[in-house]
Amino acid sequence: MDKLVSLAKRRGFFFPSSEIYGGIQGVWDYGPLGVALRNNIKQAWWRTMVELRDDVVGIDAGILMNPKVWVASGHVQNFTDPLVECKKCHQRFRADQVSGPRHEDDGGEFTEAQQFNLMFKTFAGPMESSSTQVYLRPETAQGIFVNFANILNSTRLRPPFGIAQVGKAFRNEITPGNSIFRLREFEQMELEFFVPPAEEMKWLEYWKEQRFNWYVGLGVRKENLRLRAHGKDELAHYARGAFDVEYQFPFGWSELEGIAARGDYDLTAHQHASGRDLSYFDDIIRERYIPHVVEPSAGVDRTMLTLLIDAYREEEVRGEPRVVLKLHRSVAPIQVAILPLSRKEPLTELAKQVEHQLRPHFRTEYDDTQSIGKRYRRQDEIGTPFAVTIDFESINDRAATIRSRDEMTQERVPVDSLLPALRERLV
RNA sequence: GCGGGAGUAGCUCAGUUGGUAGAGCGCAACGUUGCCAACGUUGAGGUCGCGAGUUCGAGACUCGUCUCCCGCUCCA
Repeated sequence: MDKLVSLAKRRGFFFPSSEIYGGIQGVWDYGPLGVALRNNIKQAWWRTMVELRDDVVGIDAGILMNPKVWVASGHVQNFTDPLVECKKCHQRFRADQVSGPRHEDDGGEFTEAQQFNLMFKTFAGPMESSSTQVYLRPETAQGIFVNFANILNSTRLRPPFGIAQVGKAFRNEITPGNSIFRLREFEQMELEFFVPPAEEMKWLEYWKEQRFNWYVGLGVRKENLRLRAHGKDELAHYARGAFDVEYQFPFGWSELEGIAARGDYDLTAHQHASGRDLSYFDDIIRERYIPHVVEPSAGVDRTMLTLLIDAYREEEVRGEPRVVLKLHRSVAPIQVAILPLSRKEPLTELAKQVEHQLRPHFRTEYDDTQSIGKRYRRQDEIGTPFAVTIDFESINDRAATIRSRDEMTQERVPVDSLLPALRERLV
């Protein structure tokens, strides 16, 4: 983990936020390679969840919402944890889960319960008063629920169908940490899938498999992933079933994504609070119902951390160690590095032509500094799957070498065939 | 928030009983080399996390504070 965080900073994946002022807890800034990786992750998610499906559409709701949303959703009330602390052993407990004022094991006393509200507050408008107070959204899901009727009315979608959203959310976590694992500002990729009540469990099964396989498809090793069913005591009171996709992080198995069957809890709550009818008349079964919801909720930052950790290897090449990120070709920040063997003029000219030719089609980088071996190491370290090397022969035979990070092979390809050859390897 | 550990160059670290900051790697330029972290020369880069205090003098000592890591708790 330390090695990865160090590499992330050294190569520009992520940095502590506002670091020159000492940073701020629970917020990280993403550098050139980091933002590329994140964009690729979000794009991969959007492609799978929205573009390749005819039953899901996307939205992009505001981070600020009418505060009544958070009253109706239960966040104002339930996102507040009354915590007490044992004065003797300094452990913390939820006040509502502790029976008496004494800590059974060591006879210690508890402190007074303190309120921990996990929602960030700010003010909409210049006046700071209770009437102008608003919240930064602690999840993106509510932006979908409050737009349910709008989507129903503006599209021809009918249950089962889904609404997807990618966006920032904010939680005043008690303890952020593990680099970008638990953040106060983070980005979610959420789908709310609305189904007829009788189909809820069927779709829960469907989505948990689909989501697990998504990570496998991004190259995450299967043995480091698992699906864990929530026990009855873990389930939120409205939830009818839930699974976590978990990853084996260096600090233990932890949640990467939650897939929950939320019943009609959210739409019913908003129907009551807003007075708007959020039910749907199903012409096929001739019944009116409030759709039930299955929600796969993933984190961009956690996916990024997972991909980096899972891709990190220390290998040996001809007796020398190399650090290599075996990032999947679809998300690698750089897909093809173009490397002239020398900085001599005829070589660089051809290399620049090649780069110019490839750049519109792939994420490329041109590098002619220092030795070729060092440049291979450099690209290995940031996860670049392919390098195109232009050598002295290239001037005469107009061919270049494609070097593969994973197979450590070199293949001679005519310059004019580089595009289809790389396309074959990258798509 | 509580308990424990830590913070010196971009990274990894050294810095003696308090005496005015160094190394390796990396980065840049030039030369040499030319397929897996080559070599030489030169160079850039440090508010020693921040703020007070003690002292003739603080990177070292004291206090406060911020951030990071581990645990409690929470979750995407």
